[in-house]
Amino acid sequence: MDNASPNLSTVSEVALPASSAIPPDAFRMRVADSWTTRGPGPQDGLLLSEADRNSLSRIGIPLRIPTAGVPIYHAGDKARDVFLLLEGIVRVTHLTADGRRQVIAFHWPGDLFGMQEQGLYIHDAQTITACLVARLSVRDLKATFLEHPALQSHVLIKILSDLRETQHNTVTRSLPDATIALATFLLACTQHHELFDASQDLLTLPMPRSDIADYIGAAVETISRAFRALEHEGLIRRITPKTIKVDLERIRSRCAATAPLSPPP
Amino acid sequence: MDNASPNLSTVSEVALPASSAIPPDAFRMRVADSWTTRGPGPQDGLLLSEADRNSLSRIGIPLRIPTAGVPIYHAGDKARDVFLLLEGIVRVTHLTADGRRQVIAFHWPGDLFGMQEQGLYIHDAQTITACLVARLSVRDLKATFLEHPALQSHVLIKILSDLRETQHNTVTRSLPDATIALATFLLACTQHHELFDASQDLLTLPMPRSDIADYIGAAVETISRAFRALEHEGLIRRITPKTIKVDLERIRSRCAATAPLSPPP
DNA sequence: CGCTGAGTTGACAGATATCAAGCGTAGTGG
DNA sequence: CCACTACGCTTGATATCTGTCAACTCAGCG
Repeated sequence: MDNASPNLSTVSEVALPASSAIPPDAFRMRVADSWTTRGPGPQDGLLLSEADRNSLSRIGIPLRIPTAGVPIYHAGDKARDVFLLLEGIVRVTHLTADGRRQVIAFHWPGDLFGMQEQGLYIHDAQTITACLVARLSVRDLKATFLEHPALQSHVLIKILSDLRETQHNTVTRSLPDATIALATFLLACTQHHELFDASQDLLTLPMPRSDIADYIGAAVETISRAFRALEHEGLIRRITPKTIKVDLERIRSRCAATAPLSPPP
Repeated sequence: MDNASPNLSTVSEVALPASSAIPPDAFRMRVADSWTTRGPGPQDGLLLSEADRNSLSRIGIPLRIPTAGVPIYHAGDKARDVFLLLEGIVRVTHLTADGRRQVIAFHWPGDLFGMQEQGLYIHDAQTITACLVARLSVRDLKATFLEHPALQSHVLIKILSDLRETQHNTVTRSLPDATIALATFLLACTQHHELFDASQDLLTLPMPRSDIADYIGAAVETISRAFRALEHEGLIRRITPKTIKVDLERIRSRCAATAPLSPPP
């Protein structure tokens, strides 16, 4: 519900295009099974072939963004590139005419972003943490698809995965109670080993409350109250606002009641 | 919010597999520009090449479903096929553990559906009207992709379009007032020439109120009240519950306030 | 003619958005 | 080094909207 933060800096100002190319091994593609495996392990990740990684390394221009809150592109900008996130976390948001903000997605290492329509970006993208991004020209990527059909298949599978995640989020957001919605969100966060220390059940949230609010579709105050409710129920303990000790089992059982799961095999 | 209707019949019982193959010209793929062109015309549609249409005609098994409310597949079923809708309207829904229902998407002629994860369908699909569906084995489709890379590109673009539509729906559903959400939904329906008679401004809604409710994420009663509100404001007139005279201009301006539009070029 | 189901309307309780204020931490400048 | 400030987060009070329960209308159908 917050407005966009004042754009103190743009990606072109703060980004440090590394002089050398990105090593092929840095490229990977995250594919999440949002619906079936809501289990413990973060066993996602789509292995790219060596040929695919080399292709991406050839056309990918490194973009290192050292700070949070840096816009990568804006809605309405001419869209010549898509981006493959290699390190860090990015949020994609959309502003409505009446000033409301919606977080469309959080992106993690291995995610593609840069959704466009008719040659224009339709959302805004900003860093949440320091990031390393591979900038891929759409023209080059299309050309690479022709030479390496397997890479195109991988991208297709990746987009399908994104569609599933978005659908999953749609179901989450329709939950009647913001508390459960938040619990579901936290559970999803524990799937990302960038955030979750499984040995201590410690979850580190990189994004501010307002991002969580705009992602779930609630007011910041509601999110805050939901945190308190979860803490009172003993499902979580707030060490700091961004560091949270979670009781995975109890969170899971709390979410099970309204889980959008298909019957397990 | 309704539960699934009792499955009086399954697709295997009522479908009439036409003896002959589907003529290649019947195949097309719908691609919608959800964000930029919220304009009048239904100028969507992705032309497939003759080779692509022939390929699809070769592997597509026709499925004619003469009635509404027939399940095509269920969540958890073994997923060997995807479906290309050629005629009619299909809804894809998801049931949560506590019995709530979410309409994930409505599908129109030219849409692909059959979302799967780890070899299982993750949603339910049912007909809303009589339908003609091309059943495509995933195995055959993958093989065809290798022979015809252009077809895979088209499918990739189609999935991107679906992702955009789902994101768009996410923004719509976050609207503060169900009345505006409904207006946005009706506006989207006027984009489908299957439903909208532009010469008389007459919109024919094929789906029951409960489907609209579960799509927008509101109760049936709320939808009913939203219809009344729109009628009192003079934006629509209900001829019958399913036949609605719409004032496109006024609906557009009503939606503009909260429209998730990027700045027009 | 009664039945059934979809759609509508009303009443009420409950959850959330909004407005407003207080709190804590981190960064800034003296 | 220590205030001071700014910002994110939290909490409280209140109005509003929505979900729920219930009743009613209407059309289609046996």
